[in-house]
Amino acid sequence: MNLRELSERLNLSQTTVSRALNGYPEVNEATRKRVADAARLYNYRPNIRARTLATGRAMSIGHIIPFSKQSEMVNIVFADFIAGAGEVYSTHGYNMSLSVVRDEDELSAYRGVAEKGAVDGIIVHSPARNDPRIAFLADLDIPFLVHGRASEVTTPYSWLDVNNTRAIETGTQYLLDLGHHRIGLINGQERMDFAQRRRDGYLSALRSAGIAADETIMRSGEMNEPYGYTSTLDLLENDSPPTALVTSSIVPALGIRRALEERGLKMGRDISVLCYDDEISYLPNGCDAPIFTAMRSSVRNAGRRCAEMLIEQINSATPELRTELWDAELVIGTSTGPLLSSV
Amino acid sequence: MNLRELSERLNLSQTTVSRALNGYPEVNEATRKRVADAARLYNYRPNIRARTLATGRAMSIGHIIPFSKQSEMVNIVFADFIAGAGEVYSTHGYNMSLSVVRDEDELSAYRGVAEKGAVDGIIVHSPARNDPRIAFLADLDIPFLVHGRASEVTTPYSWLDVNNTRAIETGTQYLLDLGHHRIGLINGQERMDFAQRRRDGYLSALRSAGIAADETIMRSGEMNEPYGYTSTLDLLENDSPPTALVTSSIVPALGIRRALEERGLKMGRDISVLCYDDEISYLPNGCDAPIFTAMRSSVRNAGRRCAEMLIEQINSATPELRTELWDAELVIGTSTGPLLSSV
DNA sequence: GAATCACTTCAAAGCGCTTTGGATAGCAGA
DNA sequence: TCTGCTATCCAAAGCGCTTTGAAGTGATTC
Repeated sequence: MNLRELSERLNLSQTTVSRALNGYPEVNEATRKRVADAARLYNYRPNIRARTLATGRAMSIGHIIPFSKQSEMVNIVFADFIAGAGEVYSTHGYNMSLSVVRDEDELSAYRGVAEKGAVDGIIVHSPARNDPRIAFLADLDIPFLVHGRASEVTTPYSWLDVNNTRAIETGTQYLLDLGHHRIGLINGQERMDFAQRRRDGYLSALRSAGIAADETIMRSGEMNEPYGYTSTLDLLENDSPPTALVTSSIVPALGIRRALEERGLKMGRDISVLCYDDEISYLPNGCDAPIFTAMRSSVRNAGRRCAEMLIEQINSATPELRTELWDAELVIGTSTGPLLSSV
Repeated sequence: MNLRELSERLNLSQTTVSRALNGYPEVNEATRKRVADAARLYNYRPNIRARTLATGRAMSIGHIIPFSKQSEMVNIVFADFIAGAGEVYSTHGYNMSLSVVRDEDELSAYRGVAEKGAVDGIIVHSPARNDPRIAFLADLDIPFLVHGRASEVTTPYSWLDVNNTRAIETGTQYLLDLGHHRIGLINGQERMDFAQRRRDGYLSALRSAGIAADETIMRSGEMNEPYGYTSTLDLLENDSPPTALVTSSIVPALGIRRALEERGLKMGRDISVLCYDDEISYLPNGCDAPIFTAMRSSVRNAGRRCAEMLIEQINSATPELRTELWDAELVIGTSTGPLLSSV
């Protein structure tokens, strides 16, 4: 059943039927009701492809998920971000178009998705420090918004980011205040912008405390549980092992916890651990009280807000760019404690 | 630049240009080259909306992600499944259309997405035992495939599932063989089909060992880390605490580990833990050797295969249904060991 | 020289909607 | 009676592509 058939059965024009169904004012209420009843009766649903062609709007937002054959790893925060964004999309009548593309194909995938009408806007995930995607999308002249930032990119663009530098600076400072001066860093991959900024924050806190950075207790890598585990074991072998650790996510923190427990060290007493907590839904940081002392910011909320900002940008007549910088919140758990002189 | 403009510049018909670009044989090679060059020069990209309207194919697969306001939790395996499926889609020229919809809206979202042309097929996630979506989609007459099964549904449908019953039966049997006879179950939500089947497998193994099931050491709930933790603490308070635990995912298993370590119990010696391992990319079960003894099946591979099966079904002239039942593999880790008489 | 054929190319008809620019009718006001 | 207005409704023109059915061109065959 399409619009033409429906209008024929009703002895009305397609115009009137279309307007009746879409809530336009210039149609008699009695007619509207008649149309609505018939639409229900014949189980009529407008064809979305035709509608988007006619309106010029896809009502769809593209997300392109890079996927590298080597790592095979999905971004930890991806699912929760998507869930948050998806929620907002559905309340605004949008849906989400995901493309999982290999690293090397990513730019062409953007082109394919973006150039002509498949989506009305794009969200860029996990920007690297000098991310080529940003200039590329700006060229394509399609609204887009970056979750995170790309420090080395000069093209202006819309973004939402957490102040990663300040977050980790604050966290590191907290450990310094507890008396720790030998603090290890178990960071994400530092080609990623967020990881670089977190490293900056860590270094900055050390510097202002007059402590020289020591590369032998700093790690950078893909944030899974074994990475946290092996890095920790490794750091504990150091000639002068750290008394506190800072890590980029709750996932490696779980690995840290495993390593420490295996070595018989108690978190918060023998060694302090501070992590960044994205509030991943299935790995909450404890139920009532937090377990890990953490810098916390909800990635789900970030997804929600990114979606809102992008939709605003799409719908605004003058598409000025939007940026938003959030601060992570320090929450105190049981994984940190003052430096004991005995250690 | 659209097809008409491009064809005007080339002094060719739209037909010829379209055919040249889409690789049809009835076009002179010299012409084809001329068209291809011009397309590149003017940066021409076909409008996807128009194309899908004309061809009747959306080249897109829908995934509908239920989202309940209470739980806010994303399915643990979602990201990896999506990554696997997305890989296959992109090699076949499809993309993925995700809708995150509230539980109560889900059926209407299917209708909206499916009824008319937004997608060529649908993947159903996390089926419940008597899932209304299946009959609904069958009615809509659109190809769809269920990841998992719905025991109580009588409508025939395509699915790919792991033999959850056998998996957990095998796992439980392994614990029984180690001498355990007091085995707790920390299951997923049993309104979900997979959780129900796992419960069945657990019960079946106990039954064949002549052991009566004891509801006081069986739990069902949403699989996050604190759920594993609190359930374990709870089970340890039992008058006759279990000497072994079976759990539905590596995520609650992490909570179990935390609880046990907090109680000073060593996994594999004082208490045995067996989990189901979906091979989630950022929570691998150890690096080289497995940590948890587990029933293992890759959800990413499941995503890949579901995508393949659905695409086959979409493209086949006679859309017969496809089903596939996989077996999980028992891997032995360090989290299990023989029952010590002392405990 | 006419007929046949392969090879190219094209005009035009969709696909199913939205939206523009009237048309028509009824009614009040002049 | 005529005008102007409002409330309804409609015909037709897109949106930008694919695809059908046909036509033009040489070359080949009879």
